[in-house]
Amino acid sequence: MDAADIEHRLARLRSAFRERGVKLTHQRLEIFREIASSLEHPTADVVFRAVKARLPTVSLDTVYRTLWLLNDLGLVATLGPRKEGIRFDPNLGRHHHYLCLRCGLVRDFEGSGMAALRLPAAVRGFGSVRVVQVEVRGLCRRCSSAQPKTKKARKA
Amino acid sequence: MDAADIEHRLARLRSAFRERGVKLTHQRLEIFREIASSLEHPTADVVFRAVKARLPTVSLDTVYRTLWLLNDLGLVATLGPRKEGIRFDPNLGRHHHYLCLRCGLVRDFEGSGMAALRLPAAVRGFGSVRVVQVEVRGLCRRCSSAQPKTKKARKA
DNA sequence: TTAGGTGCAAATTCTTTGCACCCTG
DNA sequence: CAGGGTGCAAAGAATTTGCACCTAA
Repeated sequence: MDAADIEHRLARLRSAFRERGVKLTHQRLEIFREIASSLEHPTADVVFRAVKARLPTVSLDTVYRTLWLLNDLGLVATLGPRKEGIRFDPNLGRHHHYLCLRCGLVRDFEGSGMAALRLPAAVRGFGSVRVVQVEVRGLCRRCSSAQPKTKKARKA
Repeated sequence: MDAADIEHRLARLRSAFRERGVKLTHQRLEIFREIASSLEHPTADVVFRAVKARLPTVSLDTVYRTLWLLNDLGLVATLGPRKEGIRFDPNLGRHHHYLCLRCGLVRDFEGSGMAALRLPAAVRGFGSVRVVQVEVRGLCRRCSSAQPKTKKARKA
């Protein structure tokens, strides 16, 4: 994630905020900066800790409120199975997800030809289309080897 | 969802259970039957209520345990943004999802040409591939019209 | 018979909310 | 300066767990 890219995202943030008339506070800026520069898909808690390092007084609930606000504004998206907390994803780039059915691991990958997907007309009837992603599910390497008899395979 | 299809799913269930050496209890059977015959993507609570009608003594925690067990066995998958409770999806059929970024609405759609997606080699490195789905995100009709200033757009 | 499964209720964990003060626009 | 935004602490949900009894294999 290079700096110019982040700047670009921040610019989008500013205009989206102005457009919708919401205030651009120090906290919101830092929270967005944090998630926008992340290659991961952090949970609210992870974002909270990271932001707290730079802005010691932020509270977890502000992080939640901001994350949902960004979601409503279409600047980030929520991701996949939750397992342990909702994950937030800085929208943008054309990337896709690989998810482990068992442990919830998430990996991104880029797809070249996949961008050209032709969606059925029915989809337009549901609403607007902002993002099209491919989701691949399976068992990750770790989970493939370990074959628990019955119990706890999740928390891992 | 026709009866033959459900029978087919139940057959898969039995063999998967036998294979892994887990017991096929009355509760598990009913829980699976419930979700397998659903066209929706019910939350644990919805499944619980439906099953309870036929099996008055089941407990919510058994539903959770069973759902996760089925998930680990690869018989169902967890779905999309959680918003209000994890949703479970009876894997099988080639269907895809439309998700509303704001309210979490989920709609299925079938894709013809999409089955032929060519996945990048990198994906195989993550683990096995069991399901490939397309996820389309946008704002559903309802959310497109209502444009809340700042507050609550989610709970809707 | 016997390990795994279930129900119950309590415990956790994640997320949201009410309120008084603060800061952006 | 005004109204949205924030932090704090407490409330609310959703999900999980310990334990003693029950049942499929």
